[in-house]
Amino acid sequence: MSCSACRRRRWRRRDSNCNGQWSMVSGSKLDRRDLSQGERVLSRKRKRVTLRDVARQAGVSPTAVSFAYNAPHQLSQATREHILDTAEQLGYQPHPVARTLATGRTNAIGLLVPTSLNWMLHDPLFTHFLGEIGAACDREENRILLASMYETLPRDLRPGSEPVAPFTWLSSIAADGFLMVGIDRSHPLTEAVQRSQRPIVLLDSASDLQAPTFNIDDHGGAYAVAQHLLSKGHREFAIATMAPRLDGVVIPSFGRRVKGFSQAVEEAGLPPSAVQIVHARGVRSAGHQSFQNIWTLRRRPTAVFCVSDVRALGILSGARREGLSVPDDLAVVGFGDLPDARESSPPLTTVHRDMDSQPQLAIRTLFQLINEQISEADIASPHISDTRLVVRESS
Amino acid sequence: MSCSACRRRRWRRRDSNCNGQWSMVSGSKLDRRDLSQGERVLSRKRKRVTLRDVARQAGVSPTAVSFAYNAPHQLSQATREHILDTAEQLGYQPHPVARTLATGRTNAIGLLVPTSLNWMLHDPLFTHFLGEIGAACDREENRILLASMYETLPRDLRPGSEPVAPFTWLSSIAADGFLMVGIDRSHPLTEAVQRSQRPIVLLDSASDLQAPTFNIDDHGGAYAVAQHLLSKGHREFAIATMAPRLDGVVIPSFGRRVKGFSQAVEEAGLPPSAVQIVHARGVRSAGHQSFQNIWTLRRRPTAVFCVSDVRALGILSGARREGLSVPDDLAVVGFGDLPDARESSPPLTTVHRDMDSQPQLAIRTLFQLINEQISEADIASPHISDTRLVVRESS
DNA sequence: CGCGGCGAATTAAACAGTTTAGTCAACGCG
DNA sequence: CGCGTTGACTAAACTGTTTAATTCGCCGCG
Repeated sequence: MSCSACRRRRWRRRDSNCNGQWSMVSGSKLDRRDLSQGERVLSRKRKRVTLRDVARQAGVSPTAVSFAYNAPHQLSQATREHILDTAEQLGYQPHPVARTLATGRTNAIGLLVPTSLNWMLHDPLFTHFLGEIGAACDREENRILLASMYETLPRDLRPGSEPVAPFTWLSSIAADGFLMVGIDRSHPLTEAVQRSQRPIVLLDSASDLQAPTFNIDDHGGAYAVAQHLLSKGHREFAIATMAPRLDGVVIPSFGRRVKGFSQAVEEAGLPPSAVQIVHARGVRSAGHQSFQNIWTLRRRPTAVFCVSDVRALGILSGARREGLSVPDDLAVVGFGDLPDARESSPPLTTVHRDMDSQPQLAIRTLFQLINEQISEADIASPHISDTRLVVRESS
Repeated sequence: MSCSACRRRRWRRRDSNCNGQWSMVSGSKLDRRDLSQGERVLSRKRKRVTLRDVARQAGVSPTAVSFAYNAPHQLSQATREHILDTAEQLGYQPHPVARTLATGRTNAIGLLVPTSLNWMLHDPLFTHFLGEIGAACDREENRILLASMYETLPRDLRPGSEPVAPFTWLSSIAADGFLMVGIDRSHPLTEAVQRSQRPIVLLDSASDLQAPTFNIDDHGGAYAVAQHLLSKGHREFAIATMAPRLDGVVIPSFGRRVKGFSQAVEEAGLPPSAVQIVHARGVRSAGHQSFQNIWTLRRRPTAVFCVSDVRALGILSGARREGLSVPDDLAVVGFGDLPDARESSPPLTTVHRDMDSQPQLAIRTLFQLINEQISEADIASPHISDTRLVVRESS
């Protein structure tokens, strides 16, 4: 039973009569994986080499193999090296998922976007965020699990295939915490994610959700745009934004910008009809379309405010293609102050926001929550950073 | 023992004397989680509600709960609904990792990049790829696990902190397959990933690796650029590329472009010194720096070939800032034909590549491999798509 | 000489699901 | 009445790791 022979020369590959010492806990039935059968299985289905295989081969316990990697000081130098050699020789690769299950850490943060991945990844602001988040993950040796919440939208909001149940969806996202960008309370997943018991941080999202929130002053920025345009004498406006529910998603920051702009116009004593809202789908591609939509309005506006710079740049290029002069024929203002806004012709008037600090703060907070360095209670009210109108030549 | 009383009215919450029917297999010792203690645990550490908890509460076996979600037809309508109700009421969330361990599927593909995530995510070509990959993942209901291979580089290649062992690194990436972009054989992780037994597809990478490869004709494209510039009378060239090993990473496609260009110049009978190679770190930020480096060369070139469009656009803007005229003072040619290349001033001469089809093909192949619809043997030689010189006003 | 402590390795219990091979009762049919 | 089938559900094994608790021999010390 104790097999002391093996014990003494345990460096050598254990011979058959000693087999099964590390067989399954149950012990009652033959371990399916003893060496003779093992090879047949291997040839049949390319079975994975497990930690147990290494242990058996090296003549030590599974724990020892685990220690060899995760707690080297628990083992004598010789044993450790012998185990590592054996593992190398067998081509052992630890199973990431099994490890995660045991440790409770995935080393990944879930980056959740409300639209399709495709949509979001064509937005330069988002990819910039992604870069900042990537930098933080580089430092923390974490990965980004990029997941779209789009699939869970009901049919009437999202034309296309059947919705995935939030339940099912969530059960396939293995992450230690979530960073949600552009999220609204109306999204069916919002609640589900909140119930998942994992830390959440919100970026550019609704301000009334129960989680640390990092927003910018959308309302104030848009308000300033309207004031600026009004002071230039404009009285007929258009706002270019994304299709409200056609894309199935409400992006709260866009909504706040529309509100801020409208409010300023209203407070100036103009009728609501002075602001016409124009929708267009898509991100980059929306430019030309948006321009057409604006230019064919019955009451033609003299100025257009875009909820994002990409849209504004698209409209600039649309206007150029039509041979129009900006700002004489149409003033164009964006939001965000992308690097490209400075370089466009004419340079774009826009609302400056600090593109770096918000995502940096958000991701840092998320890691702190995950590492339990802080608790959600420590993060008081929503963090809202300032915006500032930058007047350039397009207005 | 059999507790037939419970059996008959099993819809009701089981009372205490029936407890333990579903207790742990061992049976010998009291299950830590029976209800009385369970609540204490809950308050202490916010214990997760497991499938077993639901089973106990609903008075069914764990299997039944699993069936309720994954194999509804195995259960009667009534039982199923009762289980789902109980689960809802308990706030049960399936554990993604446990599920993954049991099923062997993560529903995520690993997108591996050689540089830091930050670096890659500031490259518009890469984010475009990411968009295409995202679209495919949207369709397949998969996630993207974005992981940097940078951390595993040895100290001498990557200044900074200690390298992570490939072994350790890989053991924290839970993905069903890998899409690797810009990978060279010299990277320490390349081999490790290949040994991981999971499907791999390469994009814009080295052409001599054992995996389905999707590249473009970098050599031919660069060759054509040189021919074009030579035909315009240029005799002194610079190539702007990334710092070769300073960033710690070799990007094979850049290398092929440098080679292609140099070869054409050489074949035209010019000395090797006619081509000066200029390095700059960074992506977007590299533009101005690159321009300075070129303009201060002792033998000042009359034309510069950039291994990517971002660099070329940066040089254009650098030149503009210095009040120089392109192409009169300096001809600039890029590679890639980004959308922005058309819109720049002056519009950029560049090598056109189909930005969509390569990543689409690659990701589709990867999913086919993962789903075992094809085997690696089915993919013959590297897939190389054409490139084509597009002459605009910058040359 | 007995005992505490330590180093090295092991045991057994998690982690939280899925899946295969059953059990058991009811039912139809010859 | 016996037999095979079906439907509903369960037992037990299985996924591959980590980790708390334990054992065992050995050394130094009072």
